[in-house]
Amino acid sequence: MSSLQFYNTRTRTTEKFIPQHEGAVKLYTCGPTVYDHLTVGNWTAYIYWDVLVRLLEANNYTVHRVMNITDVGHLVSDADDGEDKLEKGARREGKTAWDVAKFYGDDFLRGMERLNLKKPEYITKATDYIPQQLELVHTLQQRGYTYQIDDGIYFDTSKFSTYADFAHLDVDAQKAGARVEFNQEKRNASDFALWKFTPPGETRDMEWHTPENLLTEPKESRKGFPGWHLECSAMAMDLLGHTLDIHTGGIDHIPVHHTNEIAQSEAATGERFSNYWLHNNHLKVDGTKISKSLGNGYTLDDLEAKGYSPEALRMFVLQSSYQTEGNFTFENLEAAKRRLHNWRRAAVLRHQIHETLRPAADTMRTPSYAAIGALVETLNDNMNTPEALAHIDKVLGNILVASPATIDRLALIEFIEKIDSVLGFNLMATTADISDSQKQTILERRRARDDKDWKRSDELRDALLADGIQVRDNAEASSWEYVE
RNA sequence: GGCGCGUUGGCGGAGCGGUUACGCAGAGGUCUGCAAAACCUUGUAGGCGGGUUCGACUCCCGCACGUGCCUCCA
Repeated sequence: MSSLQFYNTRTRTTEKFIPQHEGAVKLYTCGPTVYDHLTVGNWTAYIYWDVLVRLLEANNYTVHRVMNITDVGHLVSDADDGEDKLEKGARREGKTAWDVAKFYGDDFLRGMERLNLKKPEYITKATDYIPQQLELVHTLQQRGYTYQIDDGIYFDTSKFSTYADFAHLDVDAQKAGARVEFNQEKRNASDFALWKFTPPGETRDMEWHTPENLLTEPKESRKGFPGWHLECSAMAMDLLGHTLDIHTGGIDHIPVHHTNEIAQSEAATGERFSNYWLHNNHLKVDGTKISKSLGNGYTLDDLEAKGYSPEALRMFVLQSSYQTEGNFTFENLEAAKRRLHNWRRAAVLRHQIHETLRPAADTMRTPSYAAIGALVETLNDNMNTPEALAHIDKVLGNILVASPATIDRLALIEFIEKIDSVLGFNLMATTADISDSQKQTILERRRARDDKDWKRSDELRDALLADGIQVRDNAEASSWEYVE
């Protein structure tokens, strides 16, 4: 089997994948901030990383995966200014931040199930890891990377000499061209908050006691909350150790969030935070970016209301590479839906061809062992899902036009199961066999046709159609498929 | 201003220095009691200008345009 390789953002090259420990992978995926419904843009990322997990498992790795749920501390600005998204969402809905986090967190988990996303070994909430985050701040303080100013405890990026390397940042030039004024108390524009203090006179829904040993000027005891970047490092290292094999996330996080994760993690441990970094590109909608203000952030419910299943969205997403900037339109989603329908037409043939003994020679099998194996081979090249889909099109296309006698039913099932396990399309479950009585109806209709009783034949066809089953005829036989 | 990405046929979207990507849509045809579907055939794409090469969509340089992040957002 050809070996697995990925484009690694850290080295900006495509590299053979070698985990630290043979047979196991430590994987961290940046999860959502749960202050609103997720959009197709968010889901796109999780669909790709779901295929990544499936691909690793197909290569016989055990995947130890952490995905966080950000339920505190993500401010509306990456510059550590502005409101906490959760608190803002709470005000919008007249609830507490805790209620908002619970509601949209649960909504996210339901969405994962709808999309058939494999559940990570650990799904962690930032608010459950406050002690670990404070401990990390303490370690960084001990090592001399922190300083305290009026509104919080900050990481001094000038103390971390390789800060700019990951994103190829030009820190000085950024400072000169910054469009937004930064907190003048900060020592460097790129410094970021590890722990923010609740503003004087305010009470947040989510706030914690700041340990006295973290305060350099211990006056009154202060409440506070973690900076957004801190949680990922704290949870990843707490559950998976100092060094991850793979860290995934959106391309937008390279310059700030991931750069800061690396800085605070490596400053604390002196070890590399992650060997491989994989980044998904963003999805555009109708050629422009997704933004709440444009109202083009479609949710799963929006798609279902228009008749598009989660599997159709998955097909749409996987039609382009995870590194490609995709363009979501309903026209394209419709194309994906039809492609999926063709696969399902092939999948239901397994119920309609006769059991045959599996031939001994590979050349007699349709699909062949080689065709089944090629699926994972294709994906192993930097998770090339478009190529994998093209391969499936060819194999299933041949099945659709093959004479039933030449199809190896067990091989077909094996192929469909392989598609399901690696790409998560749920083909087996969505193309279950029809009932005995429905089969009986098809036989009756066949007899009516042989008698040229067209009226009876059409009645039975309509009856089947009412069950969502479309029959079609040729000279010798009738076959069925599901109506989409 | 900084960092980054892209420009492929109607739409989406890959690989590849010389051979059909693939899907959807379109056109023509076959089959058919009807309907639907299916099946067959079909399109000869690669921003512009240079360069390297026997040969470039595929490598290099320049230009144009578009676009993303640095503010919501994966």
